[in-house]
Amino acid sequence: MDQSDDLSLKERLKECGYKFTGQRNDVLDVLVKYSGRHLSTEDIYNIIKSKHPKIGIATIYRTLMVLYRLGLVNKLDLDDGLSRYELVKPNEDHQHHHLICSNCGNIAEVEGDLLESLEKQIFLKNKFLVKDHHLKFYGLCEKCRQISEDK
Amino acid sequence: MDQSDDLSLKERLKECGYKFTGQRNDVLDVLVKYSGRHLSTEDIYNIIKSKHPKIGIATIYRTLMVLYRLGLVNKLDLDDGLSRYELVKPNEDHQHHHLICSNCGNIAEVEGDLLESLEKQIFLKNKFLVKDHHLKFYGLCEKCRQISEDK
DNA sequence: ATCCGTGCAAAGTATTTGCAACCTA
DNA sequence: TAGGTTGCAAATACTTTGCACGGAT
Repeated sequence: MDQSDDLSLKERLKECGYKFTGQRNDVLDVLVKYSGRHLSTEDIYNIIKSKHPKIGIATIYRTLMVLYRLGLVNKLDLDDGLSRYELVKPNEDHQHHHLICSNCGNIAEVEGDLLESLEKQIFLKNKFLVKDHHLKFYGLCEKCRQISEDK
Repeated sequence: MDQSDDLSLKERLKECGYKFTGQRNDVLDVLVKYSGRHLSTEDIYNIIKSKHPKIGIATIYRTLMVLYRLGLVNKLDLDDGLSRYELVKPNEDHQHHHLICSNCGNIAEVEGDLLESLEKQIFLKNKFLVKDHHLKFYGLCEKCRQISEDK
């Protein structure tokens, strides 16, 4: 990991009255290293455990909660019974959307908001002020679509 | 409950090799009676239990899974650790969207798809064929917005 | 030195499963 | 009658919590 991440984590933690610890650093490291992936708590636990066998999974849960509160990670819920996490990209105001392949389980990302006009409509029609949204698309990725067409 | 529902449930079950039972009927009854609400498994269990104290919660879980497989109910995941269910409306091809108030927890529904052009874009850009989507909006409902503005 | 953070085990919560008795077709 | 369905309890799976020890500031 590079020092700027290190420093910003330390600072962000301090700002909010949290302490900087090796374990918190390790969790962020893993998320940086595997960015683009969507790791579950246990994935992260196992990766760190291979280097630091003494770490407990409760620490991972607690750390991810801290990082989430600091706005450093997003939580992704695929309705498969466990939570997955990913780094928040710099300058990301709204969460991006996810393309989940029903066949192979791969998760891709779509940039862009694309929901602004929809949210305006909702405000006018439903009097509901949208602050955030979660949008997941289920379907077939290119690879799986080709395979299913070949049959 | 009216007889047409009764008959269609019986038929739908038979079509797929399931048997028609009082318990399955009860679960659908509750969903019809409370349509517009988004009940958790335990909510449904408690409602039925007040009339039929012998019913077990495992039956509710199993029945909801059957109704889901038959396409009679939607599953709604609010990331609060439990699943909620609602009747599928007749002629509903895509699930509607949900407006979830972060303050009072109320869940409203938005009709309409409104994502077709977005899904076309995704197909062209990402080569991902969308089959379904889940869209949740978080924000403030009219009531809670007025209260927070008054402060 | 203070107090937060950690590891461990136990507890909690939602859901699933094994099984004998039961009921539908 | 045959085989799916039910209620019960035990088992699972993921997550949270209590507590004494350890580490950061």
